[in-house]
Amino acid sequence: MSIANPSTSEDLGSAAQRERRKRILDATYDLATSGGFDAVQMRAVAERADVALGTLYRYFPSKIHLLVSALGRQFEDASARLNEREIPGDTQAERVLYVLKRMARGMQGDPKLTEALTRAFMFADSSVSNEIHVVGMAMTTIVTHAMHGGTPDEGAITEDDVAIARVIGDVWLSALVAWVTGRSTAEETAAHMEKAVHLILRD
Amino acid sequence: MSIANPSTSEDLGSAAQRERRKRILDATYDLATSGGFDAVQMRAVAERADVALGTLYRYFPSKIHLLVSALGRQFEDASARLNEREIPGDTQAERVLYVLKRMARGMQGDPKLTEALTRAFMFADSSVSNEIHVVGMAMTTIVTHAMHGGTPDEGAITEDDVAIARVIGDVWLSALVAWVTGRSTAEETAAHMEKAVHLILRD
DNA sequence: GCATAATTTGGAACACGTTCCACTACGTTC
DNA sequence: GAACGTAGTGGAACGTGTTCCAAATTATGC
Repeated sequence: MSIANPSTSEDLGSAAQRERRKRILDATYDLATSGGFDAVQMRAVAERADVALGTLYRYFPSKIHLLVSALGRQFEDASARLNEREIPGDTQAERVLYVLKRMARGMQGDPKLTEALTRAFMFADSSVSNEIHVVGMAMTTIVTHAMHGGTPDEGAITEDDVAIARVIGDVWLSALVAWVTGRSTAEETAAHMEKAVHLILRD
Repeated sequence: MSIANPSTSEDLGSAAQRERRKRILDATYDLATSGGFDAVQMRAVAERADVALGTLYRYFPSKIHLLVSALGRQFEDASARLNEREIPGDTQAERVLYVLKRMARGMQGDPKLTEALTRAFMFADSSVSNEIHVVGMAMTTIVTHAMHGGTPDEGAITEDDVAIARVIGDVWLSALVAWVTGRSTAEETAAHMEKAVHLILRD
């Protein structure tokens, strides 16, 4: 068995396997974008990725793993894009809100996709902890990076910074869930985040 | 149709109906307590509550509604119990942490039950918003009550108080999800909450 | 190139949430 | 107490996540 757990392993296997994995994630993405969580049906993903159902399950042991992996890829992309530039804003709160709003805008542009990924994230159990960890790290990195102004070495990141970033991440996640599940509007979510960030980061 | 939506309506119908509803929620409770989310199977709930499957669905239109209703009952009980007494602690942070720890202890004593209810809460969509609202209100009330020291009229509750309580509720929910899904231990959760509350409530 | 192992395939089968339906029991109205 | 409408019953059936398996295909070591 050369690939014990293709979804998280560093060793991504042969080119054909990497290609299959990408096709699967792309299919997941497409289906989630057009129809949300319910539209990501394992048979549909397999068919669109041109892969047998059994193969799909060999690469991703459950629908949740699949979606959380897709979420991880998206977050890592976003994190990479945000972290290579300076963040505008004079205070920590302003900068953090800047990146949060930016991410929110991106997510609101793809509500179905966001719904699918968020649902999966919230439903994941410990068997998905590796994939979850990727998302959590990306989130924390984004926030601490913004706190520090976007310049790579403008002061080391302290434990306190990380704690703060995690709290903000928590609020953000709860707000996201409320929005995704239709319990609050985009405006309410934005206002709530603004309030929370100012509460936590009183520069 | 005398009961349009028995799970949220004020009018709870005849005594027999109230009795059935209680039996269903009790069965849900028992199954969730012993086996968590997965053990709450609609056929099993129906059988244990001595009710036909169709009847179960008439009272609660989905498994999620059922579990969130159960969560609502639990939260309202907890809220009522907490709100009729004074909360010890000299600062807002201390008092809030007191109630949070108290609730955490209760939940950790019934991990499977907590897992089932939290999962359902996180998975609920807008069709469950009534039931969700009950839980959210109870949570906010518990926190604002603690902030104000537990004496009923020791200062009115301001909008700001509610905003703070909601933020704390958000962090608490995220922490709960992380704990429930086995991604963090009870100790980590407690430490994180402590940090967050002190960050938000610097008396 | 062959033998062997690993992977993929196609599809059947199972579990559980949900829907549906024909039938029965109950309670309300006159 | 007869007729009617509402609620409850028992159970079949469907959809989708998941598991399983035998056969076909591909990769690997010699």
